[in-house]
Amino acid sequence: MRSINCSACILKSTAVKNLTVSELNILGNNCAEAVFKKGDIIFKQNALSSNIIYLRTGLIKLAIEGPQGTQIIRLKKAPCYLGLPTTMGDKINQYSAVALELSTVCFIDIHAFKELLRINPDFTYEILIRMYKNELEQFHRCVKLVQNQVYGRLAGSLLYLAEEIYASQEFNLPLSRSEIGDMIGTSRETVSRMINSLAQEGVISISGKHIKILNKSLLEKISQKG
Amino acid sequence: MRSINCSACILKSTAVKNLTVSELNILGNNCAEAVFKKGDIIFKQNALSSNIIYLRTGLIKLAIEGPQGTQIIRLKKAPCYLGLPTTMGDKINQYSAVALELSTVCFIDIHAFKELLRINPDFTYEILIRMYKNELEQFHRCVKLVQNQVYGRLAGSLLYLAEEIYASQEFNLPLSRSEIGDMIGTSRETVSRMINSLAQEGVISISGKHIKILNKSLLEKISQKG
DNA sequence: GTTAAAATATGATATTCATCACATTTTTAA
DNA sequence: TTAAAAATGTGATGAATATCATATTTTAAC
Repeated sequence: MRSINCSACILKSTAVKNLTVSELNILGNNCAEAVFKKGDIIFKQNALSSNIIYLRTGLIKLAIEGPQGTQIIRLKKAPCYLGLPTTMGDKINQYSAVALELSTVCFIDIHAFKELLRINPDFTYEILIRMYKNELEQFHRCVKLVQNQVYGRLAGSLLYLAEEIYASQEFNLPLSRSEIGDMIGTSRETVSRMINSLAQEGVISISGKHIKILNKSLLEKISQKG
Repeated sequence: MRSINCSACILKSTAVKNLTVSELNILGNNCAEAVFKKGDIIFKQNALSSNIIYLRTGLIKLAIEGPQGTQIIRLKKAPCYLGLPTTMGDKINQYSAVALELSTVCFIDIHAFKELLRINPDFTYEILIRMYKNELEQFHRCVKLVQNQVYGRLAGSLLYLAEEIYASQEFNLPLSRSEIGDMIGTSRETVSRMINSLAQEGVISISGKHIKILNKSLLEKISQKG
């Protein structure tokens, strides 16, 4: 594995900011960087893995093959770790990661990562806190998926993109209608219909992948009411 | 907080087994044990919390108030930690825990717990691994809930109870029809109908809360096919 | 043991949404 | 630039399941 200079990296994770110079050297000596274009598979479900994966720049989707096809379990935006759960608890990837835009990824050797966990409690604590927050977010996502109807789920996912991913009321959808369906558990036809329905109600305007939220409070109401 | 003797505890968590005698004393000096009867609330969503909660014996449900009423996000069987995600990342409980049978719980002061995380890497690593596994399990649960139809979800939850909770083909349901509905995202009427439907098909036999799985492989097929 | 309350069962009806079929538009590749 | 492939839009239909209504059974309280 090629050595890279993590000390000089200006896109360190919150956890890595706790590392000393020598610890950063351990990291840099066991780390490789790679760039992925939109659509590229970063790692694949059921493949063996021996790396922790850090998303340095970009946006990706995590997807699981379920009983009825693909389910997009979540989007992840840099900076964050992608492969923690898959590589630590289990050697086999339990899901796939696919780039939704040009993304930079660091592959960290799992033994080096474990060594850092062993020697730096602050680093470890940050990782733990991040995991806790993920678990909570996942609980809430799941509740919304199970309890809301499709119209509300769609509204919720558009709000999520606007708020969490793009921090803007206007953006280009990083997903096809079919992928949005895979994310909220419905068919591509229903996504089409409901996106156009939202546009007709004047809640959003849509043109191809370009979307603009016109009435955020109403969209929030739809997202909550179902 | 009363001091208890964690060294002598025969129901230690995998993580706690890594602690030294002096570390166990830190734990014991910052730990209180309590017993909860069936139906008792162990902690409540939106309440402030300053404890890590270890389920020593018993069975509980974790529930979130969603937009359309209560959602049971998961059952947890001793031995395990209940309060990790709620108390670490966030001071306010994001969900409630309710005893489904007589349960013993240890309340661990969060500062003592953090101190153990700081001083014992093996302890911390076990906690991390447990978190990773939880996240994966949660992903899979969520995919099944979103993709399967109610009949399959019900079959899945009955299998889960038989395999993971009771390790037996025959047991008493710890949940009412209505609670099962809250767990799989459907109405109590539909649960009633489908439980009886499974019984008519000869897949299970049911009498009140007492359930016996008669045709496990068919139940698994239903659980997978939806 | 009796009564009230809660849980469960079950039919009828309405709604949501998947699926199929096919048209149209957009993107990709040669 | 053109052809092929992929993505999207939209109507018709049917299946799954929520909801409402009401009866029955079980459990809890006094």
